[in-house]
Amino acid sequence: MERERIVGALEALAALSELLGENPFKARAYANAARTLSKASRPVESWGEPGVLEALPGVGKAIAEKVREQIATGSVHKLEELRAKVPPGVRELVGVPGLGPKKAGVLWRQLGLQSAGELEYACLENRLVSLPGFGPKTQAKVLEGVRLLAGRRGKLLLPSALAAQAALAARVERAARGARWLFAGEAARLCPVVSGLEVVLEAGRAEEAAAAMGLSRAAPGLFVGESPEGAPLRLRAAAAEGLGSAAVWFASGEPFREALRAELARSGLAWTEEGLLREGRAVPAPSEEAFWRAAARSPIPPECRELPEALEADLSEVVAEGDLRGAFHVHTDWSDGGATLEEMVAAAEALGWEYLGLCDHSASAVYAHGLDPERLVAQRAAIADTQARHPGIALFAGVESDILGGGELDYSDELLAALDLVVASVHGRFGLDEEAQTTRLVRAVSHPATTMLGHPTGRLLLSREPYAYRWEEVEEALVSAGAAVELNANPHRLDVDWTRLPSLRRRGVRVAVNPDAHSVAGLADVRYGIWAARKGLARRGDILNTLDREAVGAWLRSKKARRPQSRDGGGE
DNA sequence: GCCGTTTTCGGCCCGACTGTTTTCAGTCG
Repeated sequence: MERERIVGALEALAALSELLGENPFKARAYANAARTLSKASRPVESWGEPGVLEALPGVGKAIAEKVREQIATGSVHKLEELRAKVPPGVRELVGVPGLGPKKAGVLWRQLGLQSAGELEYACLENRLVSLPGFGPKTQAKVLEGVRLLAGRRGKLLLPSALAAQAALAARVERAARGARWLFAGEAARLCPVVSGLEVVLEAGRAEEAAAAMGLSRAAPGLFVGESPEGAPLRLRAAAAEGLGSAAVWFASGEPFREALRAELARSGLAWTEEGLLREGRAVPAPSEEAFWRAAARSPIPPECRELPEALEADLSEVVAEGDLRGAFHVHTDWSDGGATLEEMVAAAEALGWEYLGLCDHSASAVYAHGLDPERLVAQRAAIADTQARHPGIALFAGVESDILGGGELDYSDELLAALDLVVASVHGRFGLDEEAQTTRLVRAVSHPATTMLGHPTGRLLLSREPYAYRWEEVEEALVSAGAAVELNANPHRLDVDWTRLPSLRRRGVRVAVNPDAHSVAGLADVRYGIWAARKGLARRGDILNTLDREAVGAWLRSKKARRPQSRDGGGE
């Protein structure tokens, strides 16, 4: 948390400096330092020691002092100074897709706009078109961006939602004064995006607790408000003897809930949000355990309560956190990672992993210091050296190859063939039409060197939509090529989406839960991927990195040895 | 604001794309 606060302060310094039109290189220096610190391997606790910060690239005397000031006092004087010059609403203008600090600054200074709401209105009044550097297309794009932003308001990514939920627990506990309560809603079932926090609380104390928390009554038994993080907050009152039933009801996805309701009805139990009834008489379910006993079922964990199939599935086969034996797709400071090869390998070993796939960016990803052919070869030698020092973990030398505009990979076939694995990913040309994008992805997946397709939709949760292409054709290509698909576990991505997992499973496409880590801490992101995989009821056998070291090595070799299919698209 | 066996000053990740211009600025990855 402390690291996030420090990085956030530097990012704010960068954004405000740019908005205020200060030296753009100064703003970039703040942004560079923020990126360095977000990925730095040294723990935040050591940052106070003399010289530690200054040793990091992009961090000099001035920024190091600001960071130490933030650690010591909780704020940075310079940042407060800049904040005082910019109205709070103006900062959200920079967050509008299509608006950068320059254009946002023009809108603020020339039109006096101070919020996204005012911006929307100005677009509707056609007031942007006459500004220098603006025109009808920019105005239309900005209007679209504002509406996109409005759709995101109050939504949280899972890590923020879980932090918010933890903070909420303390508030509810105080307000409940001994009454029992349980979490429900999307955060309880670990949804990638959470549009509200929810608790159910014993009805006898609900009114009082809601008042203590500053919530207002929206309907009988429902109190609403907003969390400090800006997410909607719902408190539901439930009869004490039905608290468990209500918690299961409100923490289940609708398709699952309907299927369970129908199943219970067949056995003579009427299940509603009010509780459980048999022949008109209440069946007590004060806890979730009691509910599942009454339902004559083993408990189904909240994150698995999405698909109706969860009712028939053997949940002991569904992949769980402890099942991962290793991971692919990890970055180092050879490209845009913050940790050295040695540090990443040691960290993976410390997690108990049996193997690690090293996949830095390829040459076309210039902004990420992608590896040109010479450096890729040099890195393979460095990986071999590291392997010699770490016999306890198998290292796979790979690359995250950009998928070029026409679906080509980024290196010669000879160079690609010499690698243990290739994650093929799109990092640009998002705007191709559906036809071209589909062809491009099918071609990349069909390349014999492609081991797996990285973050297949390209979405960034709450900030960028998936690019347009026909998924079915790409899935078909994955099947034909025997390639795997990534479930990118970065909580901003969680891509492929869990709703695709049942179909991938049916078609025998292996899924790799990949951290896409750019730092030592990023390795732990695999847990978000596992939670998403559990929503899609992926079994251990569906997930490539539940295989042990020997089996995964054999799988990678067999993929490499596979003859290209006799279909077009096998590369140049 | 950072950084340096080209430099303690004068550069600063680099290229594609887009919409605005009539040669380029802003944004994005």
